[in-house]
Order: sequence, then structure tokens, then C-alpha cells
Amino acid sequence: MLMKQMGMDMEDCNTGLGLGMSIGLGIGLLREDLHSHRHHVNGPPVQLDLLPLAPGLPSRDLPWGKTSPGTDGERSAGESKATVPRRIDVNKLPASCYYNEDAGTINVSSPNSALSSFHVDSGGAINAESSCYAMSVKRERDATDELEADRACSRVSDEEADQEGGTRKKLRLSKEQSALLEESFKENSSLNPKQKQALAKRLNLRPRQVEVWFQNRRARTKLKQTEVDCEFLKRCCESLTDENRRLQKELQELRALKLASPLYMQMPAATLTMCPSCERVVPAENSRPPPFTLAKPQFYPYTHSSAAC
DNA sequence: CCCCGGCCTCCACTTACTTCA
DNA sequence: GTTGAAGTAAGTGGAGGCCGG
Repeated sequence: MLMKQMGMDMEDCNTGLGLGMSIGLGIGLLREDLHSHRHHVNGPPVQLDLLPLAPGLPSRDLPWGKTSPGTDGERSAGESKATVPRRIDVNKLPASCYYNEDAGTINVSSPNSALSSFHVDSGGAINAESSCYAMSVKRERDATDELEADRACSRVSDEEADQEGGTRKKLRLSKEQSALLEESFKENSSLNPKQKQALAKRLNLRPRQVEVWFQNRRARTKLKQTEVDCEFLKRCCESLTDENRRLQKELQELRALKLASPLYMQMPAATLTMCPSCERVVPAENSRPPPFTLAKPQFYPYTHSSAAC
């Protein structure tokens, strides 16, 4: 999106931006920021105030869309692994499955499965409405957790049970739920399995919904940050363009001066300085030409004082 | 020690639905 | 009432890390 807004593609980003402007680092830093969230499962809170990223800071060379190495490993190994036992009897429905007679569906609540609803046809065959069933079935869950999750999300399941056919009914989170999720996100942009479970229970949602909300929230944050950075880079670009224009003009003036007054231009560079007011190159105070040259102002057009600017 | 499969989480992209002007 | 844009919950697929066999 950023690249589209700036009228360039990813190739341009990797090369062109880096050439003329160190601010191109902003892009890298953006990536750094976003990916680094994964390092902070229990670490510092995510930066939510979307300020342009400062240039000049070191950037890690993570390609777009790639996760940084070792991040997943930083989730407490005992958590997801220990609470999520392996292997499942595929002939057995998850503990949180239930059959809704009215809707004729079997709803499955699994922390890591997406909405899984199954329609039982007249012949007794089960038609999966979500391909995630295969995944959810594979994941054996602690029976207690499943029951708790199921109980906790009964409200949602009831709503889902109202679904007709294959149409996906979209759940709208309540203000309270959104507020609590926001609050949690400010503390931590990622959740470990335990936190997810706890939050889901507290919100009366399925862990999968909490997980999805956090994923979408991170995506929104990244998008906003990208927009902010885009604006920042645009302003930098404009500023540099102005500066370039000014320097070009000054260069022209100096060239003209060289032609008009070769004596003055023979002065060593160290004897020149820049006027703080108009930012033009002028002779340094202690290196002004001897008085006799002042008698010939045509050779010294830069009789300059900042007060005159 | 290395390899492989299973599992998990994340991200990017997309779809489908809701809300609002 | 209709429509299009914006917002967002959820689906999908791929990548990478960890773990056990």
C-alpha cells in the first residue's frame, strides 16, 4: 500500500529509497517494529502512538512477510506444547462439539479451529462448511479446557447455530469486548496460549476469535503505521527536493560569481562559511579580504552580515 | 547428529458481512 | 430503499520454529 501510494513498487523500495535518502530506513524500521512484536509475547507493550520512525537507526534485514527467526520458539515451550497434547482419535468428535437440532448442524468449538459448522443431511452424512475441521479434529485438546471453552462460548455458538446454509454470519463484538481486547492489546500485542484462553473465557469468546482479533489488530496497526511513515517519507522527500533546488540555485550563483570575480573565488574553501540566516555561502569573518579589496566592491559582492538577511 | 512429520503461530491476502453516509 | 465505501471478523495458504520419533 505504501509503495502504491508513493508510486513505486517493492523493487524501488529496496533500491531507490535507500540511495538518496537515509529515511528509507523507515521502511526497514517499520518492518523491524512490526516483526519485533513477536519477540514480546511477555515483553514490553506495543508502541501504539503512530509516529514516523526516526531515520538513522539500525535496521534488521528481514524480508517482507517473513518472520524473524526464533520468535515462535520464544513462546514458553511448556505452554502451548504442554496444554495441547498431541494425537487425536479422528473418529471421535472434539469434546466441544454439539448438535443443534434446530439448525441441523454440529458446531465445533476448538481454540485453534476456525468457525466449524457441519450440516447433517437427511442421509446422516456430515457436510463440513469449513475446511478447518480437518485441522481442528487433528488437534487433541484437554477435555476440561474444551468443555470450559465450549461453555464460555455458548452465546456465540447459539448465534452461529442460527446460520442458514453456507452463509457466514458475522459476529459483531460488543463495545465491552472490543474495549477489553484493546486494553489487552495495549499491554501485549501477542498472546500466549494461556493468556488467550483466559481472555477468551473472560470475553465469552472462543480462543480462536481472540486470536483472530489480535491478528487483525496487528494488521491494522501495521497499516496505520505504514500510512504514517508514508506521510513522513513524503515530507522528507519534499524537504530534500527543496533543499536540492536551493543548492542548485546556489551552485549557479557561485558559478556566475566565479566568472565575474575570479580573484574572490581563489580564496580557499576554509575561508568561506555559511550565513545562518539565509544559508548562503559567505566569507568567514576572519578571512575577509584585506581593506584594499573593499575599495573594489565589484570584487567582493558578498559583503554579508546576517542582520542584512 | 540429522531428517522428517506434526503441530503451532504468525503474516499477507482475501472474502463476506455490517454499518453508515 | 438503494448504493458504495469503509470497517472488520473470519478463511486460506505459506513460512518458519519447535519437538518427538
